[in-house]
Amino acid sequence: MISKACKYAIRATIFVASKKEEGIKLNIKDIAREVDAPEAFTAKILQVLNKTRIITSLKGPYGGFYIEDYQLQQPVINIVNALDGMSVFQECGLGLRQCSATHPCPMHDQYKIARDALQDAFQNTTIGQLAEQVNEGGSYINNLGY
Amino acid sequence: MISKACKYAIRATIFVASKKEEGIKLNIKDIAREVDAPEAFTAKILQVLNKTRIITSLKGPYGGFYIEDYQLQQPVINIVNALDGMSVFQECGLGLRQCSATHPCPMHDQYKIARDALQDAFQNTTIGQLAEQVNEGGSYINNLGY
DNA sequence: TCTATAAAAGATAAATTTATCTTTTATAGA
DNA sequence: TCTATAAAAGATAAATTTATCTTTTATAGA
Ligand code: FES
Ligand code: FES
Repeated sequence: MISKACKYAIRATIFVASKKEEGIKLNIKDIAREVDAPEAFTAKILQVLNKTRIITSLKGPYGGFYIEDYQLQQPVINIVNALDGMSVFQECGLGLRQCSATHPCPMHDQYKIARDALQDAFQNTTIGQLAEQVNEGGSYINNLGY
Repeated sequence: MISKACKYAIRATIFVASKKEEGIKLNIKDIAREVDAPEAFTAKILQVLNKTRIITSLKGPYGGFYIEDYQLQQPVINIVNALDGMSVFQECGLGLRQCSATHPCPMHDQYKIARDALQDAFQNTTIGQLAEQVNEGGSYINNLGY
């Protein structure tokens, strides 16, 4: 569906967002531990998130990752786009070179419904909303408690 | 979403199904050419499809691949299951070890809607229905005509 | 039985994704 | 300025998926 890197990215972003109120910066190690992702891979992913302005980073002592107000308002689809691109929301479900209503594959109608539902899910949810949910304790971004 | 192998598999199965009325057996080369997939890779995929009884094969002269009546009634999800397994319909959208309503990720509700829509699409469509659509000329299983 | 044909099986190889490790750059505070 | 710290950048490596090539097996018809 979406890549592993992208899933780590979303969880990491939610974690950083969920700590905004505390006004602290988070380092790679803490983020990787919290979201249960490999540390070095997480570092690479955080680079992308910073470069695409999903979150913000500062080097050096007292540095780390944090999120700014405008970034909380971004839809989660921006993270998907940063890591995987938008192709999952546009591709033909049966692998034709392009999805098109005028040259459709035989599953086009049914597949498009699901694909659009997926896009809506990521488009209509903001990073801030997800962080709030986590802070309220109703949902989780790691596998602890199993 | 689903693997490339699985997309080739679905297109190949639809092609074989669409030729059922002609009562002929199709060989690997013809199938690969029609669905615009690499020939050797298609051969591997057809092996799986035969082994999982999605289609039927016969070795030797006058051999090849064909589909039987009961196989036309199978839902497309059986092909997905044969190639990729069912995990795409069960996995957490944010990569938690397991999707669960009692230990949900913050996107669980929205994601589940899309994931279930995808499952419905593959579950409620049979191979025969797709083949019929192609035979009626309303949809396509290759990239010709671009 | 022999021959030709076509899929099955098995061994590799190429490409992509996931993951790790080392070196460089930026920056705060002493 | 110097030192320590933390991310960025770059070079590899491991794992998985996609793809190819060779050998074996099954089978129809001569
Ligand atoms: S053409 Fe296949 S999903 Fe649109
Ligand atoms: S827990 Fe993440 S989708 Fe269900």
